[in-house]
Amino acid sequence: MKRKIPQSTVRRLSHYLRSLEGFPKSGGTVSSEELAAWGQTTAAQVRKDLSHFGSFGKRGLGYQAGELSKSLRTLLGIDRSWKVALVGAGRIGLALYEYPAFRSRGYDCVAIFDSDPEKIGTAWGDQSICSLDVFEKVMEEREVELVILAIPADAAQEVASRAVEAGVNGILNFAPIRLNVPAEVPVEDVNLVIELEALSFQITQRKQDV
Amino acid sequence: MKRKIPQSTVRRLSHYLRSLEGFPKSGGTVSSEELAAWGQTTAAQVRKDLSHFGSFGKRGLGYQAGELSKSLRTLLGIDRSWKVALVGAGRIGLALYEYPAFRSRGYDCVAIFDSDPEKIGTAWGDQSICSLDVFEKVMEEREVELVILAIPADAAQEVASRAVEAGVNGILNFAPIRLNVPAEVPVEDVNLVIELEALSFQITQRKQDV
DNA sequence: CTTACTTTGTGCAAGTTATCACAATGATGT
DNA sequence: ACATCATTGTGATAACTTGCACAAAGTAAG
Repeated sequence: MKRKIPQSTVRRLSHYLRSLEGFPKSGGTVSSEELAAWGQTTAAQVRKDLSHFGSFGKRGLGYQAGELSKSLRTLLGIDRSWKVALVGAGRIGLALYEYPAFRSRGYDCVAIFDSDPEKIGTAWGDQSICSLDVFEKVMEEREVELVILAIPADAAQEVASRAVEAGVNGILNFAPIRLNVPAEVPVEDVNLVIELEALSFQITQRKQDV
Repeated sequence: MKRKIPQSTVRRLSHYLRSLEGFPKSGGTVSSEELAAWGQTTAAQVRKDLSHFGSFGKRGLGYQAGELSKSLRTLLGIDRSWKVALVGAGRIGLALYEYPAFRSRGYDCVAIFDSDPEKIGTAWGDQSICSLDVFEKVMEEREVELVILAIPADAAQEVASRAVEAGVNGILNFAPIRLNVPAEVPVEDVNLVIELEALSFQITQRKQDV
């Protein structure tokens, strides 16, 4: 029940939750063993991860699937909805906007921004694309909590700074740049190139070892 | 110069490379200090990361920017091009296909697959979309080395297995599922939901601590 | 040539995360 | 009620990663 949770634990919590949601009878129980098998980790790891937050299981029995799901959702902070703004109405932005898990997990896109005058005013679904000129105004009016940056690297830092200034709580950054923001604003990076390079690195190294 | 490189080191190598590429005069030298500042890490970490692979700098001087770039590219295995197949011609697939860094880094998309009969035969750029029925045949003919899975979770495992069977070297997986593949085939996962949940977790925890 | 200065490469210490092993606890059957 | 079995929660231990401090090696100037 201590503070300071490893990032890797948080990631695994998400996995556990997804496993549980795919679990047949949500009235049944699951063991740490089962959870581990699904999440490609060990039973001890599962128990340790959960033990950071309290005691969710029954000894001799396991975990109540439905209850554990609920607890995990609370822990992860998704027992509520989050107001999200999408910055960048390009292809990545569109893919995200249409991503089904987005909405189903309670991430509610309440604004879309772009700098391209051609796009401003046009609509995606029920959202009309806004100019970055009204960024601060819209952010405040719609009480945006999370910002997703799906824009080129050279524009990302500026928008990030403006978002922080506007009081954003967290940033999901797709731009290939390390953002400079105050420590109290969490940033998660998604960087396609890094993932591909990690792959080619592993393949290359492996070949050399043989 | 030892084996067994931490994943985190590999990620940082990518960052260093990107920093160097944005570096003005590629004839000049950079210090570990500068590299660290750009990559949001420490000078010691930079030197340690590089020292896993040999000695690239000159004491008292620093690193030759151009040379270090080249070395990093070799280390990461991107001093060559990779033949990539994209599975899933949905919006995520399209975003990836059009992602500029994709091609510029030597990842060459040589095939696109989808299961939707409507899409099969239509073309994106110079690539005509193939049916999964001819997956094995096309994989072999075009000597695909990497597969990008941009398909729903319920189809991902099957395609992954077929890709492994077809001799793929690595998999970049966008499906929200932990793939079961032999240890010698590296898999990198990109999971949007996990990133968002990591954000809401951190925000939620932070609030509670106060 | 010598001294002063800079910056790398690295052994060791500190900190972090994962694994192990087992006592604690509850369920079940007789 | 008791013995047996299953499975959690956790302290101790091991493995891994980062940070520190400094010798080694090179540059530059007098």
